[in-house]
Amino acid sequence: MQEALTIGQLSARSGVAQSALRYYERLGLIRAERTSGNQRRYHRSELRRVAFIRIAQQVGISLEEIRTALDSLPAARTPTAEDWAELSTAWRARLDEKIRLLSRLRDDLDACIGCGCLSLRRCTLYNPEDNLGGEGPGARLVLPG
Amino acid sequence: MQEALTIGQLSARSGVAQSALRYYERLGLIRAERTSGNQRRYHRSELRRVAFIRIAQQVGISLEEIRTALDSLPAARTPTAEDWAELSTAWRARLDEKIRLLSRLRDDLDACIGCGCLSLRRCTLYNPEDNLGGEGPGARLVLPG
DNA sequence: CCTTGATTTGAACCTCGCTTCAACTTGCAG
DNA sequence: CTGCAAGTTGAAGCGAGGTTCAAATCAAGG
Repeated sequence: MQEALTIGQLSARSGVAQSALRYYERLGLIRAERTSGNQRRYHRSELRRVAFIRIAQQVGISLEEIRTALDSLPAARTPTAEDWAELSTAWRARLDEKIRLLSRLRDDLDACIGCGCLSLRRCTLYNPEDNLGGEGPGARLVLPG
Repeated sequence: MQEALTIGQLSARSGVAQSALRYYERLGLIRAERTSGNQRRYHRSELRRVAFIRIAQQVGISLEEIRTALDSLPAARTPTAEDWAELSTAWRARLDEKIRLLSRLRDDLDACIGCGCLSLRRCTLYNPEDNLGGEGPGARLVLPG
């Protein structure tokens, strides 16, 4: 079993187009060695990075945010334990929030079976019956940063 | 309490730019009445739609998919109970899948505290140690459609 | 009526996340 | 060594999801 993957192999295994892999490299999301003839050779661990990228993307996280996270993870120089904890904690909060949003969306949709519309009293997606709207500029939808 | 909202009011309350609201209307995601002078007037229920749109967007669902869902929900003509069930069930599966992906991402990140990188044996984001790669074109990352 | 702020339109422009293309080079099998 | 698939680059193009702009009209208070 050879150590390094060509771009074609990485593409085949990850299901990500070669053009996308080159794009990720330009953005600093993945890395590659070069052969004497300037062709890319990927370490197998890049497979994991690519999988991570795609999964994060699927749930609405931008490449820039993903890059920031990946930058910190397999650091060039040994990071402190606090570094890890800090990064992971930050992401954890964001992921928890997204999970919460998704669950709410799912449950509200479920509640709508049998009622038929989003304006049902039970539907709590926003501000049911707009009853916070009585004063000032009105109730606001506050989505997490 | 007045019945209809101007675009400025809907924007202020939803936190969504007026230009985005007009864009959503062009895509058929929300609807507005018009005054005699051609200005938009929104029913309060549109607040709920906008909130739904933003939440769904946050978790990586495209406007086209959201439109499809919203199209079916508050239908012009009374939909059957089976219609609702079908739609909600379809979304439920997709939402469940996204929740699963997010949880995996979160848990894998958590596991990496104390280890420090994505190539740890414990990290199961993709195909640990690439041990499915021995035959044929190799293991593939299969993300849900 | 006048003024001022809110709203209207279409067209142009923007960022993100890629794909496509052209022209050229590498790597490997025979 | 030949031949051909696979890989290289930069530049251009594309679709999604909007924003910005200009020039005009509308709505509401004084």
